[in-house]
Amino acid sequence: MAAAEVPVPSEHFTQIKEQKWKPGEEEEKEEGGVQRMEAQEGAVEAEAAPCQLLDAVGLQKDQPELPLWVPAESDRRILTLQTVHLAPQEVHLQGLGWLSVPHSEEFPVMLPQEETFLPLPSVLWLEQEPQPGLQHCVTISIPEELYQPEELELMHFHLLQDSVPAAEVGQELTPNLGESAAPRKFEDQLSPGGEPDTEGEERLLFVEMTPNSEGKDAILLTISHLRLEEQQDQALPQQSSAPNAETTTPPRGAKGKTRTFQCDACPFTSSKFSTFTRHVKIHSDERPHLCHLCLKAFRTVTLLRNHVNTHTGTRPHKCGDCDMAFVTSGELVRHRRYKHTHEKPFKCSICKYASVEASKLKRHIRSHTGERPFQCCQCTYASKDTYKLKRHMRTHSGEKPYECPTCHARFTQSGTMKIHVAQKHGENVPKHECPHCATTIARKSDLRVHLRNLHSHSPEEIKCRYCPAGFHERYALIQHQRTHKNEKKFKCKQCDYACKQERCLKAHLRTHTGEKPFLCLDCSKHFRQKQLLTVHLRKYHDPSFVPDVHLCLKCGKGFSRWSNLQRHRKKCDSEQEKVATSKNGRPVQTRQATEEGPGWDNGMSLLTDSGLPIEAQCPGELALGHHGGGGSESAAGSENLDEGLTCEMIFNMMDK
DNA sequence: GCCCTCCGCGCCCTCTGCTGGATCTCT
DNA sequence: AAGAGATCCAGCAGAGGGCGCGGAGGGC
Repeated sequence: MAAAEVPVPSEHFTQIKEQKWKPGEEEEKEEGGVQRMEAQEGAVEAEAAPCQLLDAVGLQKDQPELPLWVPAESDRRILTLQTVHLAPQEVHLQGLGWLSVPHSEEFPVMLPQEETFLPLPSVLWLEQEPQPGLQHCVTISIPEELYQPEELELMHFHLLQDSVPAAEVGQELTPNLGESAAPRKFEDQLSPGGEPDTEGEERLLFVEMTPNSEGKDAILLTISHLRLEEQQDQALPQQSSAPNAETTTPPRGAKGKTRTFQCDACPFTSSKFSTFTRHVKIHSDERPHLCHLCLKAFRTVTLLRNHVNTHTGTRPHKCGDCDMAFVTSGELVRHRRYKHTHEKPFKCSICKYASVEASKLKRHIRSHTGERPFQCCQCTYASKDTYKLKRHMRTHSGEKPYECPTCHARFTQSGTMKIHVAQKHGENVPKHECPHCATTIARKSDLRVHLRNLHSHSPEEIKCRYCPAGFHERYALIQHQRTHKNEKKFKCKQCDYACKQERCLKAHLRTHTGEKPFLCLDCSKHFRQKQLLTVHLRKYHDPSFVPDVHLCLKCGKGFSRWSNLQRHRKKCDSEQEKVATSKNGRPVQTRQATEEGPGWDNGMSLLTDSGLPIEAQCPGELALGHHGGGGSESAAGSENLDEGLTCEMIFNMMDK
């Protein structure tokens, strides 16, 4: 970088701004072929008095050795200049204009690294001495990364002075360089003799001086193209010279043509000089209008005013149809489109989508193209817009910014919390009713799952488990299968046994196979059913077990089973209905027999038919009698069951 | 120089829908 | 007790609406 190569002459310079530009950042900073080079602070710190504005900038226009720089199309640059001070005794002035400063330790020169001496326009000397013993000059920092040596050899600046702000075409350019407070401009032709370097085109050099924050004069040099077009009634701006500089020749062939000002940094063109110069500013960092509240700087007063309104809450543009008000009229127009007129000028060419804003259409188009420009740095997820990526990043950070005000549960998304609040803490929570059945489901999305699982049409017929019926909808199948609920739908193929539960059939089938997979480890007795083993363990191997006894209140005889007691009662006292029983030794009222069954207690009432407690019998020889109250299935199954109990009876007992 | 309008970017929000784990119910 | 299925629930992403705000250019 050229500026960095300048041997810092120390105290004689106020400041030379280094270029911030880095090769790796070129593409980032380049927009429309423009490379901005920002001044960097602190290259050389000022020691002298505050820099004065240029009083004159002169340049010898026709030095034969002056190189002519013909920038390529992509070589549009903005150069940053800075006035510097030199003690006059250190420099042998060679008059105004380009000064070929010999490379020495004492003088600032800018040489390419190839050590080839180039008469670079590195220093522009000012004619007047602002202070005795102090000479002003302008250094031009041209980094060699941007300008190849061969290009530099062709460089030629033909500097003119133009102090007329926003000079209109044809206006007399009057030098006025004495004031330092306001920014000043210099318009210059670059081509030697003011001739267009290419047909119908001239290069313009704009130099703008603005006091920077340190009170020093930052000068922005902009090289632009001027395109000449035929126009008869438009006069050319007359070239005027700097106070002490030679007058340049007006561009040949310019007379009678209208000028279209074309920005070299972007495709912008304008026939109006003031518009053009205003445009040129967008390529600079000039922001003279400071917000007094936040010190943010703006290019224009209007922008500043709008900004200040955001501080003060001033919203001058009020909607006539609602209470909304906005800082700018544009916001109001947009608001009205969204809320009132529903005008949507931006229409998707692929679908019927239309939007109020172009950016929304652009975002929408991504849903067609699948473009996902916003890549997560921690996973493969990529988003179509920045907000989704930001929201996605919470899945990595674990952040849950939304808190339920009632139970303080936290959520990653506001919508999730909203549903939570509505359904957990809300009143009259709306339920979603299935249109095909009576089911109501809290969430719509779950209703959709319900519809998909139960009410979607299946192309293949789903067969009933119990009969040949078939259905194309699962819900109909389930409803149908429920009609089989009280049927003994599980039938043994080897006998007449039938039961309601499949597991009962499985247990029953062991009576055919003889399989007894459940072993008592204490007495090595095998059982066909796990439940029977459990009962066995409780009765014979649990010392704390006390069996229930069904007592005949008439004679006091005890029975282990309800059915035996019933049989006994008929014999004992046909007229007496009351039967007492004792549970765990305490006399209790036995349950009344019903049509469905005898009303078993949780524990089995285990007494032998003789009335002896089961403890009196040998384990493994327990002969449980037929239980007559278990329904008709027991009649078929009892003869095959272990110890005479139906498996359903046992399951029921265990379940209790 | 200022106003007006348009534009673009960013941010936040809502609605929507899918997914999978947890829980409940039924068998 | 256990499995299967239904429902509940939170997480997460897609899509789009609405607004804030600064920038840029035309017109006066």
